[in-house]
Order: sequence, then C-alpha cells, then structure tokens
Amino acid sequence: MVELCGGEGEGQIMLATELAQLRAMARELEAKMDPDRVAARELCRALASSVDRSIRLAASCFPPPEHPPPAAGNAGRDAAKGMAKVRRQVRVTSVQDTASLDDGLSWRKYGQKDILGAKYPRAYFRCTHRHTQGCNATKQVQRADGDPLLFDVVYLGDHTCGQAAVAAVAQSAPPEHAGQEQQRQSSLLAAGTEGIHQQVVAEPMEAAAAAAPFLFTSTAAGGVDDGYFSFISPANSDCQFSSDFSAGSVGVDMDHEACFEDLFSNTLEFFQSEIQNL
DNA sequence: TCCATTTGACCCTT
DNA sequence: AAGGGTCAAATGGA
Repeated sequence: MVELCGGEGEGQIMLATELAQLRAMARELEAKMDPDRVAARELCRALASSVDRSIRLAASCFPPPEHPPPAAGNAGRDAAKGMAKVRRQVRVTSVQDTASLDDGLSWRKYGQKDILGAKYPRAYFRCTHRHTQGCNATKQVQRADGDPLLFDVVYLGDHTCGQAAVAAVAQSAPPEHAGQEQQRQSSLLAAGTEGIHQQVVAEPMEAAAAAAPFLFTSTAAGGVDDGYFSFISPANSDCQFSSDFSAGSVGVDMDHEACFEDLFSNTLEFFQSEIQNL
C-alpha cells in the first residue's frame, strides 16, 4: 500500500498523506463526539497524538532527498519551465465547490477538466492580475477521490503582482515561520468563507510543535520548488498504537460508531501494512 | 458595462 | 492517440 523507508518520493508522499488523513479523521471524530463521552474523546485525542508520533517517526525514516528524482509528466514540464509548484491539501467540514477555497489571494477560474481516473473534475485558476500585471501564478484545485471534503490544491508559479508578498510568504515560508503563516491562512479561510470551517490537512510545522503537524514543502531553498514535496516534521519519537479497543467499549454513540470503526479499521490496516514493510 | 464563470475546442507533451 | 492544460466565446450576475 505505502512504500516505507525503501521508497522514493512517491511513497513518502503517500505515507504522509495517509497519516495526515488519519489524524484529521481522529480529530474530526473527537470534535463530533458527545462531550459527556470522556473516555471516547480521550481515546480519539490519544489516537490523534499517536498518529502525530507516527508522522514524526516516519519523518525520521524519510530524510528529505538532497537530489530529487527526475520528474514525470507535467511536473517535469513545470520544472523545466522553472515554475514553482507547491501542493497543499485542504479539508472542509461541509461540502463546498472549489471556488470556496479562498486562500486570501484573488484568482480567476479559467477552466475545468475531467481527469482520467478521478471522480471529480480539476479546476484551473490563474491570478486575476495576469493581464494587468503579467502575473503568471496559477493554481489547480481538485477534490480527493476518497474524501469529498478533502481538496488537493497545487500552486504553480510565483505571484509577480501586488499579491507577490503575500504569495511569497504562503509558498516559501521557512519552517520556523510556516506555522504563523498557517494561522494567517486559516484566518483568511475563516474570514473569506463565512460559515465554513476549513482545515489544512498537510499543515506547516508549528513553531512550538504543539500539535506536531507536518507539511509538504519545497525542497529548494527560497521557496522555488521543482515539483517535489518534502516531508518535514518535528523530531523523532516512539510510536505507540494500541488496537485493543472497540467503539462499544468506550461508549461511542451509535451515530459515530460507524465512523469510529471506519477510522479504526483504516488505521489498523494501514499500520499493519507499514509494520510488515518495516 | 464590466467582470467572473462555464464549457467546448485547441494545443502541447508523452 | 490520449490526456492534461489553456484559450476564448458565450453567458450570467452585480
């Protein structure tokens, strides 16, 4: 399922994405849990923490490649053109269209295409100031197949317009500042999409590492990306994962039981596979 | 009237 | 030839 340690960038990305989704699911479940179900909420919190530790463990297993492998397809084309490429995953808690994913920058949609093998179409946006200021920044937004609330957002090119400063921080913030930028972007998301609660799943590393998130970021200094993503995370720690629980034993509401069991089964399947690979 | 979105067509790369 | 990315005309809303 996921290549671990022996894998190149692809397995690294898949593992990171998988772990991020697990953590997001755990937190979503915790949020939905009846506040009276203390044991269940604690378990969810512990699960999210466990996934966090797993992310760190995986990070220690995946040192960022010093020389990224050759790119394939359009990524290679972009790299050849010297286009910066940054990918983010954004989760929303209610179904929205891609236009709702306001990131504080002004974009104009110029196309939409059905992508082979993908359940949802990909939307194409360019900077509003493309013609007036010659800004070549573009982004692509696509719903994840497995999770309609999860969006893949790929930023291509740098803003050379008046938004350049904002975009520069957003795309090339060094790790020690990325958390602040994450908070800024979250604020923008909240402010720009009233009534919508959004969460960046592939979060930038927070300075205090309180929540121990990770991010996909550029492997090149200065934020000029070459089409590859690095897996950055706080320092290593041990991984603890206990499987001796069930939804019923911790008093989970029936409404959440299916979700809980789904999360548990996904988590268990994922970790069993990874342990085998280790 | 201006600007953003939609959508079919075209172009480029593999 | 297939698939992905972009263009541009048509359309609609403010």
